[in-house]
Amino acid sequence: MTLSRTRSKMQNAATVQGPRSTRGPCWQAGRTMATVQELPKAYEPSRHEPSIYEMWERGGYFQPRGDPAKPPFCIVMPPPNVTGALHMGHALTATLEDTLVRWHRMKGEPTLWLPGVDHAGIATQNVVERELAKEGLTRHDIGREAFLERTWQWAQKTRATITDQHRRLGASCDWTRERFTLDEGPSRAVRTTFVRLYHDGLIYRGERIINWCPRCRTALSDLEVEHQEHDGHLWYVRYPLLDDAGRPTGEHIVVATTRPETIVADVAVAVNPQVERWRGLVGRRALVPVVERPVPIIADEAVDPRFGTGALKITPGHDVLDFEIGERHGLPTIVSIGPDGRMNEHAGPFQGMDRFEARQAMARHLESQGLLEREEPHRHSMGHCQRCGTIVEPIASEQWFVRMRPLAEPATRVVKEGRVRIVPRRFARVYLHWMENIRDWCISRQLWWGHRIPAWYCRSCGGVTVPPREEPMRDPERCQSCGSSDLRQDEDVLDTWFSSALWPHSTLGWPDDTDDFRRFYPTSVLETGYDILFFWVARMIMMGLYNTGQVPFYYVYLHGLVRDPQGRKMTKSLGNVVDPLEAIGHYGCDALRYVLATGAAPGNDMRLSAEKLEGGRNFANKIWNAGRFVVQALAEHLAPGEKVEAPSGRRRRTLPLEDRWLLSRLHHTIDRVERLLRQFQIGEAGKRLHEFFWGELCDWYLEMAKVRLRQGDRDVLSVLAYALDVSLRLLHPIMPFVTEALWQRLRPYLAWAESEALIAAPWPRARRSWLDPEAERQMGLVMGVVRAIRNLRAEWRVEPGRWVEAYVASPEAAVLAAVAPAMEVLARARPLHISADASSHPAREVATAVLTGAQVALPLAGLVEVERERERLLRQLREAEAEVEGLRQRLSRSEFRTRAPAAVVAREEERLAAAQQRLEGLRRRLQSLG
RNA sequence: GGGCGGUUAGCUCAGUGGGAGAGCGCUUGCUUCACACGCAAGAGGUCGCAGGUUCGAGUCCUGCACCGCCCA
Repeated sequence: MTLSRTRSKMQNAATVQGPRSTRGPCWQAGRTMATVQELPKAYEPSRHEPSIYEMWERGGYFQPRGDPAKPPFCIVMPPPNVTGALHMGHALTATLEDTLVRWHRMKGEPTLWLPGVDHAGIATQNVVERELAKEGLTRHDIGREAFLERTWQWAQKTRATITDQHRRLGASCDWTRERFTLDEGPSRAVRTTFVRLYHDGLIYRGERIINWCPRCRTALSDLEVEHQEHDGHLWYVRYPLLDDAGRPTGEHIVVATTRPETIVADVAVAVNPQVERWRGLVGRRALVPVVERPVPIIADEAVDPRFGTGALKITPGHDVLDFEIGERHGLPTIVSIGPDGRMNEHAGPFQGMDRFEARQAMARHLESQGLLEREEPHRHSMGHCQRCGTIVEPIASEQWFVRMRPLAEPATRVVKEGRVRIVPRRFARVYLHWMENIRDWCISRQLWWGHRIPAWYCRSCGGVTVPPREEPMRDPERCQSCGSSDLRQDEDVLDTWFSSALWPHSTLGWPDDTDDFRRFYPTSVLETGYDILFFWVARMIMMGLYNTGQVPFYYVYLHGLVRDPQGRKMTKSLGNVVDPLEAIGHYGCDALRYVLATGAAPGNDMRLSAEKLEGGRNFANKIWNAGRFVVQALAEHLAPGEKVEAPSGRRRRTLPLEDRWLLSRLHHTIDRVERLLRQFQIGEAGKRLHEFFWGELCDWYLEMAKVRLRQGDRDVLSVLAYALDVSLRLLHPIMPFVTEALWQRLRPYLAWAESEALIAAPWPRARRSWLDPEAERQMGLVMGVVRAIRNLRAEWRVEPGRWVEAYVASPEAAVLAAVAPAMEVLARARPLHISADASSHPAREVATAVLTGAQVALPLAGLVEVERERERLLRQLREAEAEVEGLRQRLSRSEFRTRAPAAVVAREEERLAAAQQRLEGLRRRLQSLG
């Protein structure tokens, strides 16, 4: 994705505007209140963002404060990997979490957003190994200690980058509580957990088929393997049958395999007992080709009778199903592929070959021996290492596992019972399905970077010793089986996700009983991408319950993926990754945040594009300019040091129509935004605010306010300042910078400003008393008339600057008359004749509009053509007729009248009356045209 | 094979059983004293298809098609 679209525009703008001012914000020492001349016409994010963030951080606003009586609000940040820098997914996470956190903070709740980073075992080790490779070194060349030293250095560097990025994103997290998974505290939590699980019999060591990545040279959990379809082959191989004496009979049993290279590790041939063709062979023996191993032919229900020939070669060393069959039948396990993916000493002539080379070699060999019956193309799915893409090798291996069933049970219950709520809800089903089919978790990794497994092996007796439950941190000195002191610790480390699973409690101090833990655990919300629901969320719930007996969080809010404009995933290989900082540089942080926040419904993916970012920037600029206008008005019309009072609810009835309308719309918006945020509908809340701010406050109220200001009406300042203040508060969680920048300039004029900074200003509360349906209805009429006049002007091509005379007839003439000065300016119609009926309207050379509740006539001598006017009105007449007809039909049906709610019926009746009124008006008007 | 999501304006997407919406794009006009990152006026829709429930369906149910994702 390129950002060039805007880049060129911005360059143009820069050449026109000249060099930017370097003046700092108004609250810096030694500066008085900013005057309007200092506010540039266009919002320049980079001028404000760093100093505002610094002001917040220095002010201590990111640390929990608020009313101690209120329940705290806490989010533990999903820790980004120390592999490198943040990407758009992190920016989305930060935006959504910061929005929730700022919102709750403004509500006065003690709020903690706890940041942290993850050591990301395999990923980080891979990155550092690549760095080493540039110097021609491997980790083995420099040794474990030196390698870890280098990796720590790497992590220090990337942590600084990540922290800086979060600051640039405006993240209001408490940096004083930042955690790293390898810190002393979280590490102690890891070890304590391992030890307890071990003593509870929930961690065990055993031989199982695991996923082996020959490139990363480590075992992987099932989740770390991604399945992809590949075109391969199905080889039909003849295994010679043996007689009782072990001699070939000349007959064969034919097995189909996609992996002939593993034939060397075959220990049986299995058939499904249902398959007629082979049934008679069960109990006999066959000869494995190449290695010439006699193996039994066994019957097992697990063999798919529809696959291949219904006979299966059994390779317990390299296949999960075969391993299970092998266990059932007491078969030996042979592993023929080494850690590097090359065939080992069990592979006979293929020893030393890469496994894929060996596959071809084996196929050729079988063919030359006449043992290959046929070969057909076959599409099948293969596992790939999530980190490096290498095809993983299922290998029987001794590893550490967590027994999941006992942990899954309570974790299933808390979601079913709603003690943990997953948003959007559909993911709860995905979660439960996974929990109900859970398998044991392979947690050991053959890596260096991570938490070392706290298990010691005895060189004398081979026994395993794990520290005692009471003292998990004490390394054992003696073997618990034989008492020998000749112990060595397990070389391996734990799966990174093991430590991640403890994150909500380990970061708050567990296993110690700390103030933070008691105050903030369980946390309020866990916000993350749906792609790590199993990896992380599910495991946190299991381990949180196991370790603390409590759920780790009450809500799980899942967001989608950020994609490129074509809907593709952003990946380095596609080169379509957008660096959040680049986007911020071009469009500003608030623009990026607005786009990310409003870009998708919860749980849905979004496409990010330059066009959308432009839209976000434009909105930030709109806010800036509206704010600039209000601040300018306050500066001009108030005496030095004078402040405005908020509009008084008691005097609501005395306020002009547009004030009552705007305040009603504002309080509707507060209410709606509050409700949406409670439902985690952050995007909808953002759009709602956009609609109100741009479409109502700016397009109508500000324009009407200008007229009043010109008339010297100072009363308008109160609503203006109040509406801006409340709008900035509502917008602040999503767009913190532009709102804070403006609020700092607005605050000196507000008699009601409670705090030093917007970040800590109280969240607005919707008040029913400000809702005014009548004002909204009346203002609807006003806007309709203005729009009608504008439409007529455009329709008949009145020059834009020209003032035209206009006639408006309405039963609510008094309402219109009260706002006539504003209407005149908005419609550029003067004089504006307002009367109760249209009898006084001129009839000739007039353009007319008939709307519900008003008729408009514009005398446009020389512009109006009677025929076109007639056509126009006829078109509208037909529309009105259709509407009336439709409504009449609906209302005439007795089922509708009896079964639909009374309010719906009443509304339809009103609608019919309005349409009829309009229809009548159009008819009269057409008549008068002759 | 099982499950989930999507299909709404040219594009990207909201949409809570009751008059089809937004942003971008498009057309026309405008340097109007907050904003051309703007203002005003407009065009543009069989809400994937077929049934069903309902007084009433973009919305609920069933089936189908296509696209995508997850699990196996």
